[in-house]
Amino acid sequence: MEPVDPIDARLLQALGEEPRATVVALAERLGLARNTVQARLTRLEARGVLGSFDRRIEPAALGHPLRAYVTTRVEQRRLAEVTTALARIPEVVEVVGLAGDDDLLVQVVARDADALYSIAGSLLAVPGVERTSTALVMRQLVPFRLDPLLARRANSDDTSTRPG
Amino acid sequence: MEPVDPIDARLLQALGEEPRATVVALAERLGLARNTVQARLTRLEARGVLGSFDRRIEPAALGHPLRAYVTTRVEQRRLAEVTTALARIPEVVEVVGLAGDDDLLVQVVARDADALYSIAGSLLAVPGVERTSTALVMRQLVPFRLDPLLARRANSDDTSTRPG
DNA sequence: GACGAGGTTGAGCACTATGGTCGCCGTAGC
DNA sequence: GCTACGGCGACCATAGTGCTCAACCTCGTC
Repeated sequence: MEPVDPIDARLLQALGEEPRATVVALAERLGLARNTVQARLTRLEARGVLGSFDRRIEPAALGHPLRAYVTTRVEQRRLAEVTTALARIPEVVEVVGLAGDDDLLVQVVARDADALYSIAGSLLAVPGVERTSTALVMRQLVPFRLDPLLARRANSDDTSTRPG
Repeated sequence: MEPVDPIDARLLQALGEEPRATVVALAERLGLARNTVQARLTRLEARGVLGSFDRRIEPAALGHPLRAYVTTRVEQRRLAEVTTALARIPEVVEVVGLAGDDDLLVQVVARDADALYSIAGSLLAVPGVERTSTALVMRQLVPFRLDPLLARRANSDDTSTRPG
């Protein structure tokens, strides 16, 4: 994916501070023409820079305040099959494939400890899953954020990938 | 956090399908009065149901296509100090405290493998950090999603927490 | 140096949405 | 029976939208 340029970064920063800001408000704030902001927003969406809206929703607000990471080892050749089965479990909110000892990292949410226990059971019951290890999230110490990276990109002078 | 009611869930579902939908469009779609939708949206934001806008931004679009989970063990009594230090590293996008052998799970993003390597070094260099283990995310098999839970809540008949 | 592609700009257009307030009404709880 | 709350529909003035246009400017290419 092509990285965004500094102007887009500033746009995203502004949106971060005021997600419901209107296009004209953003244009004023950034010192750009309304037209430009509108065009750039459209392009950002089209390029897939913005992920699904779901990512902004707090699972706790859906009655699932518990969050856990389940590291999972699977029979390698049944990986696709396992992925499909995991996707069918509503409480599984994300699955990523890892490099290393564990094959999958499964992020799950649950209503309470009891529910979490049975979800962990559901994971183990999936054919192809060999071993799981559940790590409960007790506290979010640094909430998800991208502003430091946004700020860096907004302040870079050119449009190419610069610092580390 | 108080869970949302089925109407709010349907509202969030609709937003998920069309994040930039106007209030009137949402009202039409849900068969509600515009006034109601507006009031509910305001309440949703006020209640903190919606997290930061950053969560929708794809780190790859910021020039950081690599993502890794770093499990970290720290000197327990220096936890706060360590958290602060980690928060100062731009590539650290989230830190959660875990129950179990590992104390922290640190989500980092990086420009390339080289950058990732030096970020891992930065983590280890934080005073109080005893041991780290980096797991590179190779593929997102199930992208983050909440729609199954939203759908369940949207279809439940009452406003209290129901099924598991 | 001329060329075209692509992005930015300001203007203008008809249409629509916004945020605010109002009174009315049904439901749930006391 | 009363109150609190949420939904409703209506109204208003203001503001934003999505769109098109022609005029730039700055690249990189030929």
